[in-house]
Amino acid sequence: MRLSQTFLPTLKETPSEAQVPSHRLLLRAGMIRQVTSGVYNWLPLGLKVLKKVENIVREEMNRAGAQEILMPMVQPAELWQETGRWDKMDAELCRIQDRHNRDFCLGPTHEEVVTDLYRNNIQSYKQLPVMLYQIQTKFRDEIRPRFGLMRGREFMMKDCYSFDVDRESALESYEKMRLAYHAIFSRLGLDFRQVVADTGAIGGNYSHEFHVLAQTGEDDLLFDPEGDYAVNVEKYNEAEAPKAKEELEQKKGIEVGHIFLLEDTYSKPMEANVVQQDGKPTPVTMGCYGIGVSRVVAAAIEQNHDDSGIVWPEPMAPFKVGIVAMKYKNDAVKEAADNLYQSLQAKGVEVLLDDRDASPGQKFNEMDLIGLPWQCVIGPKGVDNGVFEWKNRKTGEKIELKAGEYPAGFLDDQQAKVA
RNA sequence: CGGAAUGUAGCGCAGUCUGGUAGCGCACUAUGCUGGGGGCGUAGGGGUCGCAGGUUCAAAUCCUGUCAUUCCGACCA
Repeated sequence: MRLSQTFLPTLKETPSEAQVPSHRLLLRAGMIRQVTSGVYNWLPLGLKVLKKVENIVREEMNRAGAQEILMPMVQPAELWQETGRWDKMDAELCRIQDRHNRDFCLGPTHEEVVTDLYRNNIQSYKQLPVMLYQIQTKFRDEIRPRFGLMRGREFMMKDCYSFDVDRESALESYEKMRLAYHAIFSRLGLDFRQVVADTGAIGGNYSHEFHVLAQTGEDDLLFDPEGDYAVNVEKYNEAEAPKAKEELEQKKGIEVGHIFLLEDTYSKPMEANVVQQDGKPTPVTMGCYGIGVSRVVAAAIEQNHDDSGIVWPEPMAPFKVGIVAMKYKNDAVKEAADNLYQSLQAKGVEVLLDDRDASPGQKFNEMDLIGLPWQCVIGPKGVDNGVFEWKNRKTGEKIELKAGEYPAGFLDDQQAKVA
């Protein structure tokens, strides 16, 4: 993509409403803009990152055997009345009426709708297990939206639901999802922890949270530096823990995923049954598995930034490399930059070319701000000597290479893509 | 919902206390220079001062109400 033709409104100064690094940098790097409290526009650069996360989530869900569907944002009150949540939930549930004064809500989650889908279409144990997921916009009228994408009212979520004949089988589905979550957050390049969690309002009795570690996290996590034990402080129980609180390490985390074994919490009141081998119907055993996709974007920034801007983990970066063309008006520079741009594109490398007539300082600062993993500086001096300067955004290391040469490892994952 | 703060140009802010008809930096437009860390000059454009009512000869400024945004708390996948 050519920067001169890209809608990328960067900000030199920080808007006063932004208090945390991710919010500040998402705004400054021209990735999002607020529409109203807790509701945001996604601009081209931000949307590219969101899609990267979505795609990794999608691939791992599919690999785990889940099937993608898409459910509506608008849901009828009747379904919510069946589970009692229409009355149980407070103003967080955004209620609306249609022209006939029928009650609806904007979906904050989809247990009711998916359970309804299940019961109308699946009857027998022979049809199970089934795992269905979607990546879709949710709306929760949070008491206090804050910190940009960290706690928005409208946000992007991956929600998956499993249906099994019994608890034993459901635990197998749960385990598949748990492993898929590890694969997802590992692939995204994030430092994360799985912790034993509270089940909260959703119900059920088996649950794990996935947290991205960052100083600005809202949750306190305790974990055993020498073992696997990890728990949310809220859930910590001296009796169940292998070690005393003082021996555990405490860090802040941002909750980006949560998995629950629901059992029959929803299937029972909604009469979503499965006919067993003996011919008798029993409530289907369910699980639900969420990932705050848009929150992952914010969490990644909270974990990966410096004074100059964002430092994207490569799997999430909107582009792999940015070409900083110094004095693009210079014919030799233009030719060299265009050649590199085209040859990288031909190799399947996602590349952003700064072909604007802007000062060097502006180009360098903005490139650092948007945080692409690699920068390649092409200037009159370098061109005269036949070299480009490559910079690694994360380490800051710079290396001069001839045209046609790339930093070690730069194309490693690309070969596979092209082949 | 309780507590607090802030609304003046796209962004960051001054001006409000002490009323006199709106200003600075960045950004933007034109143009010239510059060219390795948000560069310099010249000439420009842009604001019902959140909104409504009130006081006054006169309101960004004082009073009342209201809306919005943000922060702390409680709540929460």
